[in-house]
Amino acid sequence: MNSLTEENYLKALFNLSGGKGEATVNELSRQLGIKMPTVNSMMKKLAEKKLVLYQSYKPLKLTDKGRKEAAMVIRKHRLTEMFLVEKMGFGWDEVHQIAEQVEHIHAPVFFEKMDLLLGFPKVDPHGSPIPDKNGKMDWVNYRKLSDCNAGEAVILAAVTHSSDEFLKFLNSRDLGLGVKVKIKSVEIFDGSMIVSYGKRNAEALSKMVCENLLVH
Amino acid sequence: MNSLTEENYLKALFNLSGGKGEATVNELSRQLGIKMPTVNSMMKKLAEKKLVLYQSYKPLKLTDKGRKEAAMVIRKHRLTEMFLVEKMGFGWDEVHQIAEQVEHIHAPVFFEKMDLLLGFPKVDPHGSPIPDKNGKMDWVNYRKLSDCNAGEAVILAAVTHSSDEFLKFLNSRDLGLGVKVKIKSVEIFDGSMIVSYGKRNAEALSKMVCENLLVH
DNA sequence: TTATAAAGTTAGAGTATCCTAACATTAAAA
DNA sequence: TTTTAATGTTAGGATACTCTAACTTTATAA
Repeated sequence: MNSLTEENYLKALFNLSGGKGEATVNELSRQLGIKMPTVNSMMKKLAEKKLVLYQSYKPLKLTDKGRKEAAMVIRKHRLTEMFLVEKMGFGWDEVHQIAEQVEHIHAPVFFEKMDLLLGFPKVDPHGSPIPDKNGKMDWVNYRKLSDCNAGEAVILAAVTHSSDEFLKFLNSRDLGLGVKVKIKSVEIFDGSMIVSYGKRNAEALSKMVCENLLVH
Repeated sequence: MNSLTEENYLKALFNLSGGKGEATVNELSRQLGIKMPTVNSMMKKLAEKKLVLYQSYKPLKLTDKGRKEAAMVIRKHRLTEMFLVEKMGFGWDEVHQIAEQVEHIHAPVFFEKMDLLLGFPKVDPHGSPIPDKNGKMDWVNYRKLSDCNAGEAVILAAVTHSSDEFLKFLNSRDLGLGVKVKIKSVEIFDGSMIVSYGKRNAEALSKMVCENLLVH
């Protein structure tokens, strides 16, 4: 059984090593807000537990076991977020902090019940995929809004990170998942976009915002 | 902000000091399964935080502050149990272990939402009162079933402790809160009772069981 | 009332998690 | 290619929570 602390390291490593399957001590350190030497020794500890592949001065990788255990924490986090939104009436900008705590609860039936009551959802309220009980996660091929072109019409499918401020900003512009957005123009010099959707006819979105919105 | 560990000490002390308002280091030690010297030093720490009144070789008391903080943990525990039973479909024998973990979540909105969705319940699934937001708890004057006499008809209102085995035993006999029980006879030599309720006409309940059932 | 048992306390040590300071290696730049 | 900057590692120490062993105080009983 992993400690709460270990679970947080595994989760962070899982999230960081998304693409290439590896991450550095430095990245993990910044992600967790924990100093490098501390991260370093925790990596050795997790390597002893066969959760992480550790070699001096080499990037970190999760073992299959480590990846699965990380995925289960993420599964619990995302099921919780979905439950909070769908069954308890919270907004998508309120659930991250709560789920951050609930994800560490050791009670399989609790999360299986959520899963059942929710009808086995595939994504969380931010559009992120929910790993299944075996730790498998469907990665759908979303595009960044910022990679789309003027004239296209796309549907918001996910946000890449779920910080309070970003979600509140989206709320304030009536932007939520499933919203159909038409790209009216793209500014060359700063990458910002003018888009229309719902009742809004000419909303400006900065490059930063467009990079954090995933569409299909 | 109290740590999870501190919260467990406060809760245990609250529960133990029910009647006379005090408890001993030894009792707390046995309740928590933690050795006396450890309890002793934690009591000094909590005394520094003005949560406990500590004097060498004297019984322990909670301060008003300590009592309130303990009550909030118990409130979270009992609201959680109620939510798990009423809104998620768990049995009353399944919720204690889960609530034991959920009670330590720091997110007032989470528990306020439960409270709201439940319609501000006054008791948990085991009949124990839920402290209000100020830590106030209505102690209703229940009687032990074992203190009742042959011929009386009473209604089960609470169980004094919610161990898995005890609750499963009650389930197996169709005994739940709200059940109207008639006492047909009381055995003098061992304190056991013959009772009737629902479709059962002559069920024997040991003294032990009768002492753990509260009625009105 | 003194002897003994129970409860409470102190001292010292171990594990988990974190830190800073100093040193080593690798990667980047001159 | 040598220097420098960034990253990684080791060493040693701090805090929170736990323990055992030994000692003190209080309560019980002879």
